[in-house]
Amino acid sequence: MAKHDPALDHVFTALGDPTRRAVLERLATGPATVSELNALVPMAMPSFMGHLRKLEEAGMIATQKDGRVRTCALVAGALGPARDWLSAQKALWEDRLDRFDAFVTQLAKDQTE
Amino acid sequence: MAKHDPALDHVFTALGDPTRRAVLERLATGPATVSELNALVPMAMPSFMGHLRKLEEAGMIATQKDGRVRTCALVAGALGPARDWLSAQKALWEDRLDRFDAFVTQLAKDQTE
DNA sequence: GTCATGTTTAGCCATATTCCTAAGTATTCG
DNA sequence: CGAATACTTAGGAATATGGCTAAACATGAC
Repeated sequence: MAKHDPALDHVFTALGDPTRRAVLERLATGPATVSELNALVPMAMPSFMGHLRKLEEAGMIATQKDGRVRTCALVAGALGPARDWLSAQKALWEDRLDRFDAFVTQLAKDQTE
Repeated sequence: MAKHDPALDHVFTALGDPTRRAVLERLATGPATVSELNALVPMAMPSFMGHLRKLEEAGMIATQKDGRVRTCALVAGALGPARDWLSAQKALWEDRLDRFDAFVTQLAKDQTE
Protein backbone atom coordinates (compact mmCIF):
# COMPACT_ATOMS: atom_id res chain seq x y z
CA MET A 1 0.00 0.00 0.00
CA ALA A 2 1.45 3.35 -1.04
CA LYS A 3 2.75 5.54 1.77
CA HIS A 4 1.38 8.70 0.27
CA ASP A 5 -0.30 8.69 -3.10
CA PRO A 6 -0.95 12.23 -4.42
CA ALA A 7 -2.98 10.84 -7.32
CA LEU A 8 -5.43 9.39 -4.83
CA ASP A 9 -5.58 12.77 -3.08
CA HIS A 10 -6.63 14.47 -6.30
CA VAL A 11 -9.13 11.85 -7.36
CA PHE A 12 -10.91 11.60 -4.01
CA THR A 13 -10.91 15.36 -3.54
CA ALA A 14 -12.37 15.78 -7.02
CA LEU A 15 -15.10 13.28 -6.13
CA GLY A 16 -15.96 15.17 -2.96
CA ASP A 17 -17.96 17.78 -4.81
CA PRO A 18 -21.50 17.24 -6.14
CA THR A 19 -20.95 19.46 -9.18
CA ARG A 20 -17.95 17.41 -10.23
CA ARG A 21 -19.72 14.11 -9.61
CA ALA A 22 -22.63 15.36 -11.73
CA VAL A 23 -20.19 16.09 -14.55
CA LEU A 24 -18.71 12.60 -14.33
CA GLU A 25 -22.16 11.02 -14.24
CA ARG A 26 -23.15 12.93 -17.33
CA LEU A 27 -19.92 12.10 -19.15
CA ALA A 28 -20.44 8.42 -18.43
CA THR A 29 -23.15 8.58 -21.10
CA GLY A 30 -20.78 10.11 -23.64
CA PRO A 31 -18.72 13.24 -24.41
CA ALA A 32 -20.22 16.69 -24.00
CA THR A 33 -19.29 20.32 -24.53
CA VAL A 34 -18.53 22.72 -21.72
CA SER A 35 -21.86 24.50 -22.20
CA GLU A 36 -23.82 21.26 -22.13
CA LEU A 37 -22.14 20.30 -18.87
CA ASN A 38 -22.55 23.76 -17.41
CA ALA A 39 -26.28 23.49 -18.05
CA LEU A 40 -26.42 20.72 -15.43
CA VAL A 41 -25.79 23.13 -12.58
CA PRO A 42 -26.85 26.72 -11.85
CA MET A 43 -23.43 28.29 -11.91
CA ALA A 44 -21.59 30.96 -13.91
CA MET A 45 -19.30 29.58 -16.58
CA PRO A 46 -15.98 30.75 -15.07
CA SER A 47 -16.85 29.07 -11.77
CA PHE A 48 -17.85 25.94 -13.58
CA MET A 49 -14.62 25.91 -15.58
CA GLY A 50 -12.75 25.71 -12.30
CA HIS A 51 -14.43 22.38 -11.61
CA LEU A 52 -13.59 21.07 -15.06
CA ARG A 53 -9.99 22.13 -14.56
CA LYS A 54 -9.80 20.12 -11.35
CA LEU A 55 -11.23 17.05 -13.00
CA GLU A 56 -8.70 17.44 -15.79
CA GLU A 57 -5.82 17.94 -13.35
CA ALA A 58 -6.92 14.82 -11.52
CA GLY A 59 -6.62 12.98 -14.84
CA MET A 60 -10.29 12.04 -14.82
CA ILE A 61 -11.41 13.88 -17.93
CA ALA A 62 -9.71 14.99 -21.13
CA THR A 63 -10.76 18.01 -23.14
CA GLN A 64 -10.13 19.18 -26.66
CA LYS A 65 -11.04 22.38 -28.44
CA ASP A 66 -12.57 22.29 -31.92
CA GLY A 67 -13.13 25.80 -33.19
CA ARG A 68 -14.79 27.65 -30.37
CA VAL A 69 -16.24 24.54 -28.73
CA ARG A 70 -14.45 22.51 -26.10
CA THR A 71 -15.48 18.89 -25.80
CA CYS A 72 -14.97 16.87 -22.63
CA ALA A 73 -14.73 13.11 -22.22
CA LEU A 74 -13.86 10.62 -19.52
CA VAL A 75 -10.37 9.17 -19.23
CA ALA A 76 -10.33 5.38 -19.10
CA GLY A 77 -9.12 3.83 -15.87
CA ALA A 78 -9.01 7.06 -13.90
CA LEU A 79 -11.29 5.63 -11.24
CA GLY A 80 -9.26 2.46 -10.89
CA PRO A 81 -6.90 3.54 -8.10
CA ALA A 82 -9.71 5.02 -6.04
CA ARG A 83 -11.81 1.92 -6.43
CA ASP A 84 -8.87 -0.33 -5.63
CA TRP A 85 -8.09 1.59 -2.45
CA LEU A 86 -11.69 1.42 -1.34
CA SER A 87 -11.99 -2.28 -2.14
CA ALA A 88 -8.84 -3.19 -0.28
CA GLN A 89 -9.87 -1.06 2.64
CA LYS A 90 -13.38 -2.41 2.76
CA ALA A 91 -12.06 -5.95 2.70
CA LEU A 92 -9.75 -5.36 5.67
CA TRP A 93 -12.45 -3.40 7.39
CA GLU A 94 -15.06 -6.11 7.13
CA ASP A 95 -12.63 -8.84 7.96
CA ARG A 96 -11.74 -6.94 11.09
CA LEU A 97 -15.40 -6.33 11.96
CA ASP A 98 -16.19 -9.98 11.35
CA ARG A 99 -13.51 -11.00 13.77
CA PHE A 100 -14.86 -8.52 16.26
CA ASP A 101 -18.29 -10.04 15.72
CA ALA A 102 -16.91 -13.48 16.36
CA PHE A 103 -15.24 -12.19 19.49
CA VAL A 104 -18.48 -10.72 20.78
CA THR A 105 -20.38 -13.87 19.87
CA GLN A 106 -17.83 -16.01 21.71
CA LEU A 107 -18.09 -13.70 24.69
CA ALA A 108 -21.85 -14.10 24.80
CA LYS A 109 -21.50 -17.86 24.51
CA ASP A 110 -18.98 -17.98 27.36
CA GLN A 111 -21.34 -16.08 29.60
CA THR A 112 -24.23 -18.48 29.05
CA GLU A 113 -22.11 -21.50 29.88
CA MET B 1 -28.92 7.82 -8.59
CA ALA B 2 -29.17 10.52 -5.95
CA LYS B 3 -29.27 14.07 -7.26
CA HIS B 4 -27.09 15.42 -4.53
CA ASP B 5 -25.86 13.23 -1.74
CA PRO B 6 -24.14 15.21 1.05
CA ALA B 7 -22.99 12.00 2.74
CA LEU B 8 -20.98 11.19 -0.35
CA ASP B 9 -19.49 14.69 -0.27
CA HIS B 10 -18.21 14.15 3.25
CA VAL B 11 -16.90 10.66 2.69
CA PHE B 12 -15.01 11.45 -0.51
CA THR B 13 -13.66 14.71 0.89
CA ALA B 14 -12.47 12.86 3.99
CA LEU B 15 -10.70 10.32 1.77
CA GLY B 16 -8.94 13.08 -0.17
CA ASP B 17 -6.34 13.60 2.53
CA PRO B 18 -3.35 11.29 3.14
CA THR B 19 -3.40 11.82 6.89
CA ARG B 20 -7.01 10.72 7.08
CA ARG B 21 -6.43 7.74 4.80
CA ALA B 22 -3.50 6.72 7.01
CA VAL B 23 -5.81 6.81 10.03
CA LEU B 24 -8.35 4.61 8.29
CA GLU B 25 -5.68 2.17 7.16
CA ARG B 26 -4.40 1.89 10.70
CA LEU B 27 -7.88 1.47 12.16
CA ALA B 28 -8.58 -1.34 9.71
CA THR B 29 -6.25 -3.42 11.90
CA GLY B 30 -8.19 -2.58 15.06
CA PRO B 31 -9.14 0.29 17.40
CA ALA B 32 -6.51 2.76 18.57
CA THR B 33 -6.21 5.76 20.86
CA VAL B 34 -5.81 9.31 19.61
CA SER B 35 -2.14 9.35 20.64
CA GLU B 36 -1.40 6.10 18.85
CA LEU B 37 -2.97 7.45 15.69
CA ASN B 38 -1.25 10.80 16.03
CA ALA B 39 2.09 8.98 16.16
CA LEU B 40 1.53 7.94 12.53
CA VAL B 41 2.06 11.47 11.25
CA PRO B 42 4.37 14.32 12.25
CA MET B 43 1.71 16.76 13.35
CA ALA B 44 0.71 18.58 16.51
CA MET B 45 -2.19 17.02 18.37
CA PRO B 46 -4.71 19.84 17.86
CA SER B 47 -4.13 19.76 14.09
CA PHE B 48 -4.49 16.02 14.10
CA MET B 49 -7.71 16.19 16.10
CA GLY B 50 -9.21 18.25 13.29
CA HIS B 51 -8.71 15.29 10.96
CA LEU B 52 -10.30 12.88 13.42
CA ARG B 53 -13.24 15.24 13.79
CA LYS B 54 -13.78 15.19 10.04
CA LEU B 55 -13.68 11.43 9.90
CA GLU B 56 -16.19 11.29 12.72
CA GLU B 57 -18.46 13.87 11.09
CA ALA B 58 -18.32 11.83 7.89
CA GLY B 59 -19.56 8.87 9.95
CA MET B 60 -16.47 6.85 9.16
CA ILE B 61 -15.09 6.44 12.67
CA ALA B 62 -16.64 6.39 16.11
CA THR B 63 -14.82 7.52 19.24
CA GLN B 64 -15.35 7.01 22.92
CA LYS B 65 -13.61 8.42 25.92
CA ASP B 66 -12.55 6.16 28.78
CA GLY B 67 -10.97 8.16 31.55
CA ARG B 68 -8.50 10.44 29.84
CA VAL B 69 -8.02 8.22 26.81
CA ARG B 70 -10.14 8.47 23.67
CA THR B 71 -10.37 5.33 21.60
CA CYS B 72 -11.23 5.38 17.90
CA ALA B 73 -12.70 2.62 15.76
CA LEU B 74 -14.09 2.19 12.28
CA VAL B 75 -17.80 2.38 11.63
CA ALA B 76 -19.15 -0.61 9.71
CA GLY B 77 -20.51 0.11 6.26
CA ALA B 78 -19.28 3.69 6.11
CA LEU B 79 -17.39 3.02 2.89
CA GLY B 80 -20.36 1.36 1.24
CA PRO B 81 -21.94 4.38 -0.44
CA ALA B 82 -18.60 5.59 -1.80
CA ARG B 83 -17.75 2.17 -3.14
CA ASP B 84 -21.19 1.77 -4.65
CA TRP B 85 -20.97 5.10 -6.42
CA LEU B 86 -17.55 4.26 -7.80
CA SER B 87 -18.60 0.80 -8.91
CA ALA B 88 -21.70 2.05 -10.68
CA GLN B 89 -19.72 4.81 -12.29
CA LYS B 90 -16.91 2.56 -13.37
CA ALA B 91 -19.37 0.13 -14.91
CA LEU B 92 -21.07 2.82 -16.99
CA TRP B 93 -17.72 4.32 -17.82
CA GLU B 94 -16.23 1.12 -19.14
CA ASP B 95 -19.38 0.14 -20.94
CA ARG B 96 -19.30 3.50 -22.64
CA LEU B 97 -15.62 3.14 -23.51
CA ASP B 98 -16.22 -0.35 -24.84
CA ARG B 99 -18.90 0.94 -27.15
CA PHE B 100 -16.57 3.71 -28.24
CA ASP B 101 -13.94 1.08 -28.90
CA ALA B 102 -16.38 -0.89 -31.00
CA PHE B 103 -17.25 2.27 -32.87
CA VAL B 104 -13.61 3.01 -33.65
CA THR B 105 -13.02 -0.58 -34.64
CA GLN B 106 -15.99 -0.50 -36.97
CA LEU B 107 -14.72 2.75 -38.43
CA ALA B 108 -11.34 1.23 -39.15
CA LYS B 109 -13.00 -1.78 -40.72
CA ASP B 110 -15.17 0.44 -42.93
CA GLN B 111 -12.14 2.27 -44.18
CA THR B 112 -10.32 -0.87 -45.22
CA GLU B 113 -13.30 -2.12 -47.20
C1' DG C 1 -2.01 16.64 47.15
C1' DT C 2 1.13 16.81 43.39
C1' DC C 3 2.58 15.69 39.15
C1' DA C 4 2.65 13.46 34.70
C1' DT C 5 -0.35 12.09 30.91
C1' DG C 6 -3.80 12.55 27.31
C1' DT C 7 -6.64 15.21 25.39
C1' DT C 8 -9.22 19.68 24.53
C1' DT C 9 -9.97 24.70 23.91
C1' DA C 10 -8.69 29.09 22.22
C1' DG C 11 -6.78 31.90 19.07
C1' DC C 12 -3.91 32.96 15.19
C1' DC C 13 -1.91 32.73 10.48
C1' DA C 14 -1.33 31.32 5.56
C1' DT C 15 -3.24 29.41 1.79
C1' DA C 16 -6.83 27.20 -0.93
C1' DT C 17 -11.45 26.83 -2.44
C1' DT C 18 -15.57 28.33 -4.50
C1' DC C 19 -18.22 31.46 -6.01
C1' DC C 20 -19.03 36.06 -8.51
C1' DT C 21 -18.93 40.04 -12.37
C1' DA C 22 -16.89 42.30 -16.15
C1' DA C 23 -14.32 42.35 -19.99
C1' DG C 24 -11.51 39.87 -23.53
C1' DT C 25 -10.65 36.48 -27.42
C1' DA C 26 -11.71 33.44 -31.02
C1' DT C 27 -14.89 31.38 -34.22
C1' DT C 28 -18.95 30.90 -36.90
C1' DC C 29 -23.12 32.73 -39.12
C1' DG C 30 -25.70 35.89 -42.05
C1' DC D 1 -18.06 43.11 -42.16
C1' DG D 2 -21.01 42.74 -37.96
C1' DA D 3 -23.27 40.10 -34.59
C1' DA D 4 -23.88 36.09 -31.95
C1' DT D 5 -21.73 32.14 -29.67
C1' DA D 6 -18.50 29.73 -26.73
C1' DC D 7 -15.35 29.99 -24.01
C1' DT D 8 -11.32 32.51 -21.39
C1' DT D 9 -8.94 35.79 -18.52
C1' DA D 10 -8.68 38.97 -14.74
C1' DG D 11 -9.68 40.19 -10.44
C1' DG D 12 -12.11 40.11 -6.13
C1' DA D 13 -14.77 38.55 -1.88
C1' DA D 14 -16.33 35.10 1.53
C1' DT D 15 -15.40 31.08 3.63
C1' DA D 16 -12.98 26.73 4.47
C1' DT D 17 -8.82 24.15 5.35
C1' DG D 18 -4.72 22.87 7.54
C1' DG D 19 -1.26 23.94 10.21
C1' DC D 20 0.81 26.17 14.66
C1' DT D 21 1.58 27.54 19.95
C1' DA D 22 0.05 28.22 24.49
C1' DA D 23 -2.79 27.27 28.02
C1' DA D 24 -6.68 24.74 30.22
C1' DC D 25 -8.77 20.38 31.82
C1' DA D 26 -9.43 15.88 33.49
C1' DT D 27 -7.69 11.64 35.16
C1' DG D 28 -4.43 8.26 36.94
C1' DA D 29 -0.18 7.34 39.45
C1' DC D 30 2.62 8.18 43.48
